[in-house]
Amino acid sequence: MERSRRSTSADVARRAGVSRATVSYVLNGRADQAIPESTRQRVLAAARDLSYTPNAAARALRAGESRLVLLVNEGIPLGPAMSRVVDALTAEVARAGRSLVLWQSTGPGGLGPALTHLDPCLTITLGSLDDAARALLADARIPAVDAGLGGDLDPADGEIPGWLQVDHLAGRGHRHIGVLSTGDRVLRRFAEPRVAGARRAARESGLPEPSVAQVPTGEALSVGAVETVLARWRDDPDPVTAVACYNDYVAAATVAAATRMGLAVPGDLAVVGVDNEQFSRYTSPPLTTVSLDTPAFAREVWARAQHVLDGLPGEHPHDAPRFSLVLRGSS
Amino acid sequence: MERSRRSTSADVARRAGVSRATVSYVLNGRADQAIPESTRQRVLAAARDLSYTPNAAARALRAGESRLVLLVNEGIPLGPAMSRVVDALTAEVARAGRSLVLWQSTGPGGLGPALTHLDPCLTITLGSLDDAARALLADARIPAVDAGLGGDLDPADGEIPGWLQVDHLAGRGHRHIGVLSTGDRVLRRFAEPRVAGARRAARESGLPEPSVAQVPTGEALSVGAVETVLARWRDDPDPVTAVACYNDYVAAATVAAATRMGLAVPGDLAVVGVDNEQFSRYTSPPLTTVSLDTPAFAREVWARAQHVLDGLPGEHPHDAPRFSLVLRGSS
DNA sequence: CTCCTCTACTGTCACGTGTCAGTTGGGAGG
DNA sequence: CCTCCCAACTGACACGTGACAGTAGAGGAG
Repeated sequence: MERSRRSTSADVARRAGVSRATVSYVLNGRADQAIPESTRQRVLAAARDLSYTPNAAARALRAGESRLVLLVNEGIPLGPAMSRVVDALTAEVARAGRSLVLWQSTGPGGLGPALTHLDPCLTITLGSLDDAARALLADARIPAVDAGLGGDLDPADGEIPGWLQVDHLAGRGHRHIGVLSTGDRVLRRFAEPRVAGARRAARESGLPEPSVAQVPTGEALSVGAVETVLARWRDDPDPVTAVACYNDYVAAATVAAATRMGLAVPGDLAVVGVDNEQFSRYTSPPLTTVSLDTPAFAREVWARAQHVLDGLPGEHPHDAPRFSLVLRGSS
Repeated sequence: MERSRRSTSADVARRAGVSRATVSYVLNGRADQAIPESTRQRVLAAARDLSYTPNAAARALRAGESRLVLLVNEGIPLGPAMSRVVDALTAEVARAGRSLVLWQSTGPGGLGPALTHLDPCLTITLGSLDDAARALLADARIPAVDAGLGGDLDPADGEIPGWLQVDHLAGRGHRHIGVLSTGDRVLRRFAEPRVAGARRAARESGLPEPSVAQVPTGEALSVGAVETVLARWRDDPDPVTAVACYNDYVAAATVAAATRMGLAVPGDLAVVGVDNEQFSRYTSPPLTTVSLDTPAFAREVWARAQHVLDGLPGEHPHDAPRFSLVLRGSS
């Protein structure tokens, strides 16, 4: 007794006593076909009885393209903050009658193999793709839309978090600001614009040039590494009194380092992060941070994506991602 | 000038001056077919020139099943810890010549629509599926493999983290232990076994029954909520001196609450988390936590999955997930 | 010359779907 | 009674692939 075969529209047709075409018309609700209610019900009942599910591959083949959107994340560790973006995008794409799935990989064996098992009608990239992956998508005629957080669309976008951090710190009276960026190769496209934004804010507020240092990110980030930088900044003739950090992880490590060094936060050293991660409310003091309006961001990305899917010419008008400062105890 | 069509194996055949069958044999490297080297090279060159990519949908249709594995995550917020599991599984699945993609959703509009756009040969579930989703997969004849962290395979698995936490605290001389669990509906399947594990460890160490309390998780978790519980436990005639927390987020909030109440950690109150999240090294003091051996876990899950894919009878021998205690400053 | 074998291919089918162009049967109008 | 029309359906094709069965032609043995 072998496991029963999955039922097809032919099975449904046979059971309802109609042709396969009629089944297709009923199940796809085609308004231009005259189907009497009695037949309609018979087909629907048959489909229900056999628990018919259309075959996605056959559908995609027939239609010439799938209704699948692939979110590609190469190398960016997916924290809760990014996870919120994924959730929001999933909802947005579902509303459009398509489905979003995420492919992510930190290791080798990139996008290529995945694309032989999957043909999305569109890809959305969180970070940017390397040239090999980009060529792959071009060959397969799959359009790629960049989420644009790195400022690939408008360089000004990427500067916003850094600008907000320093503008806020300047408003609090800080003069010499330290920027704790990351040396990570993959994250550079996010990190560099933020530093530029911080510099611009300092300039605009009439502050001296901020001091910039790099620490590792991800698992490699250690409190000790931050401590070394803070010690250097403290011993400066004009000591740093406030730090704008690359993200909340770096900010948390900075608070920990300051605490270990006997520096009070925010009294001796103010700290600002980016991402509004959940844990940022549980540090002591809780972190002031820069938060992305996730639903609005997802809507914006999807609007651009649909523009591409609909084959419309030109670029979709691009709204800058909306960031805001979340004021907590660390500044 | 319309955008050129994606090339098919027929295009390659035409360009190489052979039949489509020959192209298929060459590109799939079939050893049982005699193809002279000259022809082989001609076909490969043609494929390269046209940057041919096989159509995944057609392949899946012809093969009767895709080579796509769907990781389903309904409701569990995906932190860096889980993200590591995803990465490890992606690598494992890729090694087997298949591809893993993640579908996740917190909102409504469940798995159903996604399955009409996608037909995986297998699904792996992180949490468990609700009955509706389970029925959906059964109808579509898609096998589902549970990752098993919730103890769906062996109830003992789910108890391990709780057991490790309390066993460790007992070894440090703590007698009255508090268990800070979660009231979240979706997480119950993880939370309850952990509490059971904690109880068992207390029993085995000759400790009195632990005190158990629930706090919200996710965005709803606040330091204040934890503070309320800690105050109650402190005022107990036999005060709680150590807390086993549901995860590192709860543990971080507990450290923050204790700090706000003037309790020294670990002097007045020891705290242990679960998950070894990255931020756990940046709290003050850094968190003692329970860590999962992610690569081993991914290998185990994939071994069970392959057992199912190969259609082998019975159950794959199941290894318990390997957890270990990471000793830091909070206990 | 015939028969057989072996290499190097090719023609054709099937997978499950959506859709177009037909085709049937019955009723209304002349 | 014949014609026309329309509602209600059906037959057949195409999508791109993998694989089976089949075949043309060359070459060797008898």
